[in-house]
Amino acid sequence: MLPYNTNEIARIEKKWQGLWDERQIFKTPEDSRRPKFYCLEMFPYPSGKIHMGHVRNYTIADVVARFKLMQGFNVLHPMGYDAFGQPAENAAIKHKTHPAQWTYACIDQMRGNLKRMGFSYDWSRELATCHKDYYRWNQWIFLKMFEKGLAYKKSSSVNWCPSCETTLANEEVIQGQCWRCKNDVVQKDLEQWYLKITHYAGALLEDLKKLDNWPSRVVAMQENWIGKSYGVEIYFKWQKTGEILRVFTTRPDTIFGATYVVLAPEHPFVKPLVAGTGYEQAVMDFVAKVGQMSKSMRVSGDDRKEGVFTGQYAVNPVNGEPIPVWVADYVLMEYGTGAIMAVPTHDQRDFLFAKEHCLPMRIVIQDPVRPEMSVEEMTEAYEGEGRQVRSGAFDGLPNEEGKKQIARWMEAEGKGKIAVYWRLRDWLISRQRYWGTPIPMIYCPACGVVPVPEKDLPVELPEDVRFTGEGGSPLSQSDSFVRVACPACGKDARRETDTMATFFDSSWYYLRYISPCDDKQAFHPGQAAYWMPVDQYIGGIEHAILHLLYSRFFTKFLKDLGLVNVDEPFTRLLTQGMVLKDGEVMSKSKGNTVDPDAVIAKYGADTLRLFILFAAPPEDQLEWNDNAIDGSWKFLSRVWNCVQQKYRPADQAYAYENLTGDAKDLERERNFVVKKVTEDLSNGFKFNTAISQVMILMNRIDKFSADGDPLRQAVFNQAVRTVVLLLSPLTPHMCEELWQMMGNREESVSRVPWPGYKENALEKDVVLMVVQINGKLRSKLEVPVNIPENELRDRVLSDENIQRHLEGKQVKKFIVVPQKLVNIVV
RNA sequence: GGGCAAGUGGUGGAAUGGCAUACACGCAGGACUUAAAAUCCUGUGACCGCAAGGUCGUGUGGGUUCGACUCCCACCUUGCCCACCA
Repeated sequence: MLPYNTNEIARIEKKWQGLWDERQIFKTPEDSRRPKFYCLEMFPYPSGKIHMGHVRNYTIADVVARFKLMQGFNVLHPMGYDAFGQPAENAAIKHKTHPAQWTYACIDQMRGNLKRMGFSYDWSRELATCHKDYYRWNQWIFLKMFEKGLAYKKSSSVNWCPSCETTLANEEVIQGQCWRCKNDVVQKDLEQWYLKITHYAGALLEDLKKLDNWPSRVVAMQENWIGKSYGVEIYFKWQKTGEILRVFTTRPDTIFGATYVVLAPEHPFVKPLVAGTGYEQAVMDFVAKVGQMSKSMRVSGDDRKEGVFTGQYAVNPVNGEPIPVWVADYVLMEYGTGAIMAVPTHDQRDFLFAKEHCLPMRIVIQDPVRPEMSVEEMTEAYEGEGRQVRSGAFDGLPNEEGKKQIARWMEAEGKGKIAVYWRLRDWLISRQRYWGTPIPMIYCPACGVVPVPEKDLPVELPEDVRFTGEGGSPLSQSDSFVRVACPACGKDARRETDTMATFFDSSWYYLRYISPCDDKQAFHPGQAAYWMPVDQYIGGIEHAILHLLYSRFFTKFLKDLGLVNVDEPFTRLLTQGMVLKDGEVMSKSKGNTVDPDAVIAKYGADTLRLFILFAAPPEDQLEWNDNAIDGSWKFLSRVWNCVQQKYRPADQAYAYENLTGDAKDLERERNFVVKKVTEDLSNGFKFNTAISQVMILMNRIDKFSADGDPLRQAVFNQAVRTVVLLLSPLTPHMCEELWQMMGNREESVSRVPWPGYKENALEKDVVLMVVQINGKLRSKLEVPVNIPENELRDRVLSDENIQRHLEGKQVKKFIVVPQKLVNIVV
């Protein structure tokens, strides 16, 4: 007999990984009449070895894919690499090599790691975003966006890392510092390429309602991110010139309490407003000071708000009152109109600022709990509901009603206009780095900005580039790249040297898997119509906003082009939890990582897969435990040994009804477990409870002996076969080997249909009834399933324990829950 | 400040209105062994009791119900995400 030990495991896993490749078991047919199932996991950045987070993510997805395959679906389960990005370039600088070389070496290593885990990918669809056959379609999509006015160039204040010499996305700035080099990030005015994601803000928000199979918190995060605010744009007038200053507020009900106005330091009105006045020096000094601050420093937690008076006044359109105009750091140019009306009594930020600078306050919403409260008594702004006071004709209205009426009145009187503002900003995609998709644009002194014609795609990354980490983007230093003839006039022109943010690449890769070799188009619309949307998407919560929002944006854009026919790319989303060790997230910097390779070397991929699925529900955090993984291995050993020792050919047919005793119990348990495991895998992927069910069945099998009886052996065999089939999506290598050992002829256990169960084989003859008195457990009785109620009552009341507890008491109620429980109320 | 999630044995976790702690880890005892490992068996929420059995017990306090880990209200704690968004 072969033991389930390190050597044997290695032999089996290698053997089946080889056979799966050789027989192309997981190659997805081009077309099929079967229902489709697109199972996708977030593709990795190829940094080298896979880590436990990858293992967990991809194991979960693999079980789903294999389960659906056995259920008869035509499954698409691809894998690729999100291969552009800064780490490759930094590695190139450090090791004096080329980013491509480093990246492809990492990909090779990663692919090897993934194969060792036994994942059921269709490897013929593998893709890497850094390959020109992929990124040319990035360029094509970009050109389409440019054509539709959705890709545009604008000058704006951006995050800039002086050390990495590139712009950064907001999410790459951690507490004012560059995520990679930890140097302070500064704001810089630059002309950059943007994608007009805000064009789809409404649809992106509205269609969140369709995503009822997404985790609610991801939906909530996207909602917050898109941030739709209803309010009023109010027209204040400069007292001096009569010019209009637009101010946005969501609280028009507080307009009568506005006691000053604040402009963002970057507001274009600031400079002309103070020019030549006695306030110019102080105001411009303040503007300069704020300009020096990094964005995250400026919004950092504390309540201190700084600002200066401009010496100017603006007129409140509702009461003609001139109120002072300030410039302060707590007002941001990027949101609203970059100017606010300040109502210190009903906005905490304004309250703090007003206290600090001794500005006037006026209560206009009465706190129903403290109606007499005066401005002097206020210790914080009152932001709750109440009735309008000191609000002219609107006095006495509940403020929610006041909001509506004041807004309508202002619009009618031309004092403002009802407006919607979004938090969502357009997406800055320019990066001043080499290792990304070149933005396919040309600057001609005569013709201006000219797109590269489609026929000239791809704009390839030049090879003749040195990586020194100095002097800006390597692309701008490549003469052969930069110098180009203008496609319009043919004269000397210059290429755009910025590359695209890598989130562009990952915003549509799920479509490229559908026809990965197509060299005529980004993807085949007909095949996309079959495969889209992705039925199950699995990945980390860290992508809840960025990648998942960008992908939704791209899908909507591609639908508008008529290339896809779905509004949303991902029907179901599962965000798997983190892998922890000693209560902390595994990370290299903390030094608490566990290398999947080392675990595979000792226990094999099957044990690792089983443990990671068993230790916690997929959405929850998973605490790594070196002892517990031993338990997973022991369980697989038991299954392995059981087949080898006790499985004997026996083909006798039988029916559940005709079985007796423990054989009948085993067959019933088998049917029950099939039902439960199928449900657990279908509804919410409860792998942990599915596994515990198989363990229960296995415990029963271990206690059962065929005693040389062919019928009993047949029942036993059926139970063992069921265990192997139910486990096969989870621990595929061992199950393939056992399936073969048991004499089955299929070329792979993954081609065997998922086991079914019979309802009648779940029925019991007797049930255990729990007997409670006043809700407290007092006794248990075994009774026939269909016992009449009066007979049950007699049996219960004659029970010794029950009689003792009922002594001297009156039975008021007798509640029966069929086949479960009796509760006697006394 | 806002949003979301979660609080159950020594540990990971199970139970979504009906036996709280399934399944597993750990621990203890036993069998096998010269011994150990492996394997197998038994036990394992707390307290009282020789036992039968009883009392308490799912973050805290209330409520609904014949019956609450589960539903409702309030609070506490932890985790994650967002945040001068006007």
